[in-house]
Amino acid sequence: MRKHPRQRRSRQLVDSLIEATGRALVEYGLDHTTTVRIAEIAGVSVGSLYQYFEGKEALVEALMDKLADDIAQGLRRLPLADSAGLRETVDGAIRFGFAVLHSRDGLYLELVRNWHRLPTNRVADALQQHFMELSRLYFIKHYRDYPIEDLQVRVFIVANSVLFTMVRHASQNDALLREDDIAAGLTDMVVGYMTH
Amino acid sequence: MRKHPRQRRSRQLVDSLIEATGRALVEYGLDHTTTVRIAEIAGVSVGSLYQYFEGKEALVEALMDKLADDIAQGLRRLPLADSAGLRETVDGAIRFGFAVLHSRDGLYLELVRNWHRLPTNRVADALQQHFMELSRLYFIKHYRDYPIEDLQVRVFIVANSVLFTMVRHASQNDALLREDDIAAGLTDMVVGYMTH
DNA sequence: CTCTAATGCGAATATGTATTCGCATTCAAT
DNA sequence: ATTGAATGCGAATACATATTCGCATTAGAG
Repeated sequence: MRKHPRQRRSRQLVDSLIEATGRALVEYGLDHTTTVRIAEIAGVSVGSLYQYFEGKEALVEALMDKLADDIAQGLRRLPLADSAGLRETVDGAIRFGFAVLHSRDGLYLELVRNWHRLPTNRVADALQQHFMELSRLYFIKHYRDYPIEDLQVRVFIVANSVLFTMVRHASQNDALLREDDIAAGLTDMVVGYMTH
Repeated sequence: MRKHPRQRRSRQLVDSLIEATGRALVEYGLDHTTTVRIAEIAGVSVGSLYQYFEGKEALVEALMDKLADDIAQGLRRLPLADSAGLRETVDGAIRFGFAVLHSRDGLYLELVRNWHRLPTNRVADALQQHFMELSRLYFIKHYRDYPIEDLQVRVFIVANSVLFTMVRHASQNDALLREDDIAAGLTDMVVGYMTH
């Protein structure tokens, strides 16, 4: 951030800009989201925007930092692998994933679609780590000496498979394939792969 | 296409523009690929470019049509599910997939990354259909009355899981996870899911 | 209340990209 | 060889977006 907001009004302004960034992304898509539009939506002058942010990229980064917290919080509320069975855990995680993708008017959808040109590493690593830890605990409890290096590969495959299959499905309007069926299929696939 | 090339030189020009589009995508990425740059790379004036193409989008579409043919041809050469076992077939397809993603200096990688703002439907449908037909034949041969609606869900899940896991892996430089391991893991996951 | 640093503003400017158009050149039919 | 259509050119123009800067306003410390 270029300059730190000191007074209350400027902190409010910074918040409203980040909020507006999310709305712009939903309304115009990443490509047609501009600093001017963000400022407009926030009801703020562009000049003020540049007082606190380098540009669009910085705003999106700030937004993603906030969202990362939301996600982390949501993850912590999911059923753990030892309280429920593995299948219930996976099922819960996938339903949570779909819910997130549909929340915020598709904001998350737009962000994941554009993952490769956004600072997604922090979020992706956090997710990866969360599921890694989850799996590690589960397998230590159930199989004692599960090969750990292999687990990294499995978590990578599962996380990306689930996430992008969900995004692809949520991105196409035609409802030939029902979301519930996709969710169930993904659960089957993941549970099968993680236990055999 | 705005106008059809009639003489030999103009057909050559159109080809070189499409060729140049691929090179621009590799060198600059979709975002920084411009009509002017494409013309430059092709060694052609921008004016000539606009004689035959509406703009960048049309060029990319023309490029993808060409590539779709290449892919289709490659797919036909893959081992079929009845000549080899299912595992060999899947393994072959995944290796083919990785090979494609690494070919052409990463052109395909860039295209898949930007799937959501490119005319990918035609290609995606073709792929989907190919694997659908492949699976259908396989299961009719082996299980006679396999539920067909369910198969659509499975093919959708498998195709997207494999493709995007490959792309994600190929997109990150750090070689913590080896490609062979990813390929093997994907094969395990897919074979398990398709047969249970 | 006073005063200064902080904040807010938005027209003006800079930059990058798309797209056109009048003129020059080349092709190929006759 | 002649000629009209096709092709090729790229400076000029239009447009979208980023970014700045001098001036006006306000917060809040004293």
